[in-house]
Amino acid sequence: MKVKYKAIYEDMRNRIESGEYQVGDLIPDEITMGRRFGCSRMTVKKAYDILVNEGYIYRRQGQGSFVLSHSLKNEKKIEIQERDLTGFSRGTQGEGQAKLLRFQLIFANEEIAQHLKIRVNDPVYDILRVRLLKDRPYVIEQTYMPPALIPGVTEEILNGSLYTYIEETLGLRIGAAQKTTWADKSNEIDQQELWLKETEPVLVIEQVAFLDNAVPFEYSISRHHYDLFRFSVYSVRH
Amino acid sequence: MKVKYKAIYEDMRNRIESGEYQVGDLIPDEITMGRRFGCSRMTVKKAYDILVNEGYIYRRQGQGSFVLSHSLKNEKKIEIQERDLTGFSRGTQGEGQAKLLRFQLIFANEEIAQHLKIRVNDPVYDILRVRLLKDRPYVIEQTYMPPALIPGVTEEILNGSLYTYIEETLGLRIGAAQKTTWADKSNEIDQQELWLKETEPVLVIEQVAFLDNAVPFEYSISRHHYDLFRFSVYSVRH
DNA sequence: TAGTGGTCTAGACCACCGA
DNA sequence: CGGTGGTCTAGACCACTAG
Repeated sequence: MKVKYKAIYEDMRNRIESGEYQVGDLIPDEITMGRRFGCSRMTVKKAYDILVNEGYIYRRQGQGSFVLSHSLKNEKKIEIQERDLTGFSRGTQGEGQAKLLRFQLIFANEEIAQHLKIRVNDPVYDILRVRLLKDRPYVIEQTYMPPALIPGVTEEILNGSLYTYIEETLGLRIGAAQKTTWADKSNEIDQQELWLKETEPVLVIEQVAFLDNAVPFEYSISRHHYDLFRFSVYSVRH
Repeated sequence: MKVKYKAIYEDMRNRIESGEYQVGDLIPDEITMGRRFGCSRMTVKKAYDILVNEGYIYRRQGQGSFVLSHSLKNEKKIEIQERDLTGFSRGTQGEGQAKLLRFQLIFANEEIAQHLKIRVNDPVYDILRVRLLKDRPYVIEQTYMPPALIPGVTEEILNGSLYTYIEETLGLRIGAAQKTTWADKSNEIDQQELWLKETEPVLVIEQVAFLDNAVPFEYSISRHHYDLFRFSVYSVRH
């Protein structure tokens, strides 16, 4: 880690997650931390501000920086709990088993083209997977990606980590994601694949993921078993 | 606005939202903007970084800062679209009509006490509302708040903006919120109040909101008509 | 090469808090 | 009062991109 503020951020995050600092604990002030890492106050502040945004700590003038309740950053999920962007950083993506139902190239339709900002009939990967946890299916994941941006995807890569492939093998940097979620009645496929009764609903999450140059590279629609998935977000006022 | 970076942030956000800068447009670089506002580069950077986090712009070394697609920050909602924390900043909260079904004081049960970090049997407001849009109900909102923290709530305040009362009348600052969402089968009350059929589901959002000293002041559970509500989140990698 | 953003410094002044 | 974080400066050097 060549960047100082990220080193400080990672260090403190690890200490909080490992339990070295407990809920309510005061963590070192900026000047102390600056001496410890050999850097200025501003650099420590930048690191701490990320921790604030992610719900690890809160800070008060005149008092200090305190560790927040662990329930705010739900890395450890009770059932399956997806945290905002966790799919990227560390966690759920690739967790548990996955069953590949379909992997082919198709022509983009209007909707896909619009989300991926490509032309209608441009080629896209069409990937359909069911993810399992303890042999129970909990989500059907439909993914579209343009091979022009993400070349060389194989079944093998899909069974491993697609995001590792994109970042490490292709050397691309993932920047942001837009997720929209709603409830829906289950359809026949949902019922079959997720072991749902007709009356049981699904939680739908539509995601568009972007590279750090704002080019969309993935459009996906996930349909989750209503009782096996919860989606959490923590957000701080600016 | 006494703080410079917030002034720059507000100014640029308004210019983007008003359409003065279109999608893909290059906005002024840090040095130019610094001269315009009479401040240093770091101050401009701080303002622009908030815009990055909120999905208004993206920035690239060597190129500049560009306006992102408006669909990423869905302030203008197609149906009713709630953006992460929009309820606070500007928007949905208090939008449309609301029907107050119940407003009383009760003793906190285990669950409420846990979320609000108070003791079991401490008093809490018990508020039940149905929100309408164009005379159609779209959400049942159950809210619990401790009067010890938020005193003086009346029916009148509930019909206006509760958040304005908390921030402006009580002088408290709202800091953050934790939301968890999932799909659920509709129950009898849902069906009656939201005009749902038995087979139609709801989107549940559980929220704990915090003051800026990390004290929880509101615990709420909203049950939304599945077809009239979508919840969106935009998030940037750190 | 010129211009951009990314990081970082070593200060400064202020607001806020607790003792 | 001393210690904390919040803001801000006027520089600096570097990485990256375009022409």
